[in-house]
Amino acid sequence: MVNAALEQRPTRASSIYLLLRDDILGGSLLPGAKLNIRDLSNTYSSGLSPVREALNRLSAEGLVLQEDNRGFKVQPVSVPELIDLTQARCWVNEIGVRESIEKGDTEWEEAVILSCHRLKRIPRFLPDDETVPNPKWAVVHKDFHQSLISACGSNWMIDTCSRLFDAAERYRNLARGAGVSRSDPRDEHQEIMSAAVDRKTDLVIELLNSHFQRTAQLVQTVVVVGEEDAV
Amino acid sequence: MVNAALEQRPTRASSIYLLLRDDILGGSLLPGAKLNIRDLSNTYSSGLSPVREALNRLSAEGLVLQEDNRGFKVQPVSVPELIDLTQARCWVNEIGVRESIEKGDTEWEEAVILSCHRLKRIPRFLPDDETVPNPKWAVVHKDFHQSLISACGSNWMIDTCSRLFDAAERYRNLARGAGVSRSDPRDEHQEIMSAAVDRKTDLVIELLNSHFQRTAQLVQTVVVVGEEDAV
DNA sequence: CCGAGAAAAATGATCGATCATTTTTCACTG
DNA sequence: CAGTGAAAAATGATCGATCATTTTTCTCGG
Repeated sequence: MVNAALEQRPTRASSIYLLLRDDILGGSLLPGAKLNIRDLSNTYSSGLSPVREALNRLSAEGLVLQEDNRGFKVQPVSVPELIDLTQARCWVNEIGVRESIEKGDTEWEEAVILSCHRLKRIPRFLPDDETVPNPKWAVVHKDFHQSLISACGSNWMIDTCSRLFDAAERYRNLARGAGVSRSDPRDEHQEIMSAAVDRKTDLVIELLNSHFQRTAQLVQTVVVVGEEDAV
Repeated sequence: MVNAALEQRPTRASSIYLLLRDDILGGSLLPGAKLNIRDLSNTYSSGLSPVREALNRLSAEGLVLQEDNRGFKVQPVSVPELIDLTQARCWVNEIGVRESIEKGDTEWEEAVILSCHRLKRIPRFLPDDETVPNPKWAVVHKDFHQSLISACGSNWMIDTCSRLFDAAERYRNLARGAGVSRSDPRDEHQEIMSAAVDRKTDLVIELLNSHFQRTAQLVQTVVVVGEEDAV
């Protein structure tokens, strides 16, 4: 018998990669924090190799900083980098959105509406503890933003936006960890969605840019914390 | 005494990473080729770990494809992906150039002129063997293209362009390996440079886009070869 | 007490052995 | 002879020991 969708049991390295990634993006591993390999392999009760492999992937991705013979640390953050990143997001998403609106068919429209709906519905925080953010929210949030550019016609473009989104996600989570968060991004998402399906290109871009900029503004007020920790 | 610029001896993993990367980008490792870890560690006379670490970095970068429990292979290529990639390059470079021209000062202009000059001067192939491309050329070529966007004001943007450039570089080298190469990109670079320092924004973008598209066109004619090998 | 330099400790990098999974081989059945 | 499934081989993943480098601690002369 042929096993059509051969189940791929992930390797230890891959599992650890995902866990570490979550911890970095989620902000529980602070910028600049030393990533001691023996400690980590202890935490995940594995050998050294899988941890190293995971760290190598993360360093290629830019989430972890690697210095030969000096190991790994969580990539530091800074206000200039946040500004830099936000600028890049505005620019790249602008093209993605512009092209998507031009090329997007009904299916695209529906995907945007659907992901926006899900985002509106999903609770921002866990039902039992109002201070812990709902991890599913992050997924749905990203889905929405990615849906906007999904019809642009280039996967390289989509990957690029994804990468930028993740980097920004880390800043957002750091800010939240320091007690700063948006008033209600829900309405903004709604507005963006409406403008997108109405094909009001310039409006979408304007809304999206200020959406990005406003987040960056908020985050800036607290990133200093991360920098202090980044010894 | 304080050692100001503490010389960092690269680890084996880092060296192997660079070598593998060159072989993939340079086209000596064909798309889809199996990357056997024992063989590689033999080739580089090292243990298994450094090779694995190098491969993990390359897989995070997208140059190598990793499947859990099935090892690594060189990332396959395809005509659709080349088109996709070229599109992304046109879009992203357009913004980079536009912003650079707007913000670039004299220093930027000089950097563009300088790198273009170097590109004009450096021999395309090795002096002793006219069929072997000069590895320095690739460096200088990339420098030129990166210089065009270097004043855009966002390192994330510059990194993105760099990533896209490298991906395209692999396609170029594969085409060359199959005997296809540009008539004379030298003149095109010259034209682009002139237009850039003259701040003829729209012209630069037009030239750059057709520069990218023309290369992609050529490459397409032979990429099929790579796909056949990618078994 | 300060700082230079040696010794010790900690940590990172590498190795080869071993375990797990996948792929290939091959004998057998129908 | 094709197809099945068990064994064998090949290959990938992981482990812990060991080696190399960096960081910390300690000692001592000034």
